[in-house]
Amino acid sequence: MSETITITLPEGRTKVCPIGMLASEALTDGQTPLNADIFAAKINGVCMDLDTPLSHDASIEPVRFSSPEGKEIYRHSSTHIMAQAVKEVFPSANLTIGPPIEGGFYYDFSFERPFTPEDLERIEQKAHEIMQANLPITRMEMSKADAIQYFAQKGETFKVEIIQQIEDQTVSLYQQGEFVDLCRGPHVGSTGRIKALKVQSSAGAYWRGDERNPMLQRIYGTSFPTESDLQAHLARLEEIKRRDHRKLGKELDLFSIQDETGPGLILWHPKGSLIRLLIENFWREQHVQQGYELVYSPHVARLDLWKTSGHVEFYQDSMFAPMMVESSEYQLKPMNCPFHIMVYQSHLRSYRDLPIRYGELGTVYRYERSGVLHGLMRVRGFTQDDAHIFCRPDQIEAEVRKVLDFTMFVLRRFGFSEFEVYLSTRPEKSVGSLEKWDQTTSALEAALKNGKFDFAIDPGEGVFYGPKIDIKIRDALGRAWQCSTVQIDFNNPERFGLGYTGEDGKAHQPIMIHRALLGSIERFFGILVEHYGGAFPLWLAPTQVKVLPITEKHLDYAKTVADQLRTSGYRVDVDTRNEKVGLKIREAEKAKTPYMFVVGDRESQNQHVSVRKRNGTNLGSLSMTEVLELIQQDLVLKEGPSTTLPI
RNA sequence: GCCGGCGUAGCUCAGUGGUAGAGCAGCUGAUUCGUAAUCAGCAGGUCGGUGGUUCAAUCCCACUCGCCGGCUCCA
Repeated sequence: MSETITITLPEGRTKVCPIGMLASEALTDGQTPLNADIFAAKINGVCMDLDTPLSHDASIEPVRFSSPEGKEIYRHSSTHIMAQAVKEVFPSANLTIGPPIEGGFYYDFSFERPFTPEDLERIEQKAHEIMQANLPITRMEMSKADAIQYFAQKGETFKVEIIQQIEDQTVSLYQQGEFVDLCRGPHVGSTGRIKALKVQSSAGAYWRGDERNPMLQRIYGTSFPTESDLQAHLARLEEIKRRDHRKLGKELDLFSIQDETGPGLILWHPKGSLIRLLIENFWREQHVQQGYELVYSPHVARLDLWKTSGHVEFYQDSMFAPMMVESSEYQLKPMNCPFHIMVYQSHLRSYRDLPIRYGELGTVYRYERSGVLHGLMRVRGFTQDDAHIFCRPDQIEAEVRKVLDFTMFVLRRFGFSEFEVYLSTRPEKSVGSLEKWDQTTSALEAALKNGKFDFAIDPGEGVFYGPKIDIKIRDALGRAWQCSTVQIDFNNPERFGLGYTGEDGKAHQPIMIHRALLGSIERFFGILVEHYGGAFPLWLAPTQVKVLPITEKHLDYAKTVADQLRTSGYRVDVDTRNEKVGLKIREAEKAKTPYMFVVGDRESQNQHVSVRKRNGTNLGSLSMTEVLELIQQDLVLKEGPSTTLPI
């Protein structure tokens, strides 16, 4: 073995180093200090500590905060600092696990009582002291047996349990000051490398997420390389709070959920209903154009229907209890699919009829445990923008492709432009032959590839009855929401004995594709409210224009203006109150009305309106012709590349 | 469902073991006004519900309903 090794750096540069050189040294030219933004080294593709000695030829690249791995390492070290702080402030707290998560980290402790806000302040202060002390963070390895003994003697029983489940015979520990934690690593070099850390909140959480296990006390926190990054992050959290659809729903009078009605059940107020109507009209119109046939189905049906579909067997926990009607049992519907299947079955079908696409805005009811309900996002009664496509196996790819293009078109119309696409493959528990799984999964994959979709594979995340494609959208605040789903189902056609007559005159079984574009109308509406912060685009705004007369003597002219706008198809209100225009503007702004037309002496004389937009810009005085053209242009939606779809 | 927090006027929120206040909204009147709040007056509440402790409960206790933050699950 030679005394030197060859290190390959990111740009393909190589350098010859002595054996044992540290990763951090290899990443610098040996003189300038290591870049402050580098927190670990990726050696042959694996993230390692910066003080890892290099013993073989290797490729090496720096890991920065800007990368997902960098954030994970940075936050993982942060959570260790927080854990150390907790142990110093509350020595009787026991360690369990503390991973980085999106946007921060948490650490779960076993402790005799919940942490109070005052506790969290003390913990944060202690964490800051630990950061300032800049303690070196060092890695050591121990045999499993030694590690078990070590943590057992410290009374850290949860750590012992974790170690016992590790398969390797050696485990790694990380130490900073007096604090030692079991950890795979890697970590930043010292506690001082964490510059800005905030302890955010605490909540109960079960050991290993199982409610039969003891309740632990979880503390959430976050950290950033600079104080200003942290402040920006906290400002974003404030913005998320400001845009909360529950808050805006109340302020803008869109919907309510009332005690008397029942939790998880939505009352749509007139303004929210109008927006919903506009969404649904658009949806129906587009579906008809895309070759869907729209159907309606009842809200209850014989329980037997759901025995056939398998819902009683697999889904009962999420269903409302059945009710007895004239000595037979009926069930409030948790899904629309059996109904669409019954429509399919109402005739004999030929291969020539396929594909058949049934769409429905079908309201379903599901029992959700009280603790999980959340505004419009998680409710007990919601409307799926559901459709079921019955097709021949050879039509799957084309149908799925059509659905994907359609989905993109619809989501873009609602102002979303960033998407993440996932293909989920066969889970462990599944029905149907491997052949069917392979065939349909590759059809989905082909549809994605031919459509030039960037996608990731989620292995084993498919539904038990078939593979699926999920699409997540990113909203204006960068949050990902899963709305759209396309699922292949060969189970229900089997259960219901669906068939069609093939070219060969023989009976064949169709494949079903379940698909939803928006998911749930309620949830999608909630996402839209937050995405737009309540400031809906012109085509969705409940009131598009508010005409604001300056005094009562301009009322007649204001009404003439409003009539002209209404004739052109706009939703207009006149603020007829005897109030100052400043007040009227303020309230129209708060209601997030897209356009305010101020009319006074000057406007009524020359048949103009003075145009103000809700963002505060004043477009000055315009004639009615000019203003109608202006808002007409605003109605033409900002869309992505595909504005029209082939039918 | 579980852990923690919360529930006072339509809304946002003060407050106390001796049955309650503010601002906004509402109503009435005055003001006739030029791009984010004109002024004055009036009215408004079995303090989430039930039970208990107490001479006395909105306040303390128990139960219950709901909401919020999590856990879990999902659209």
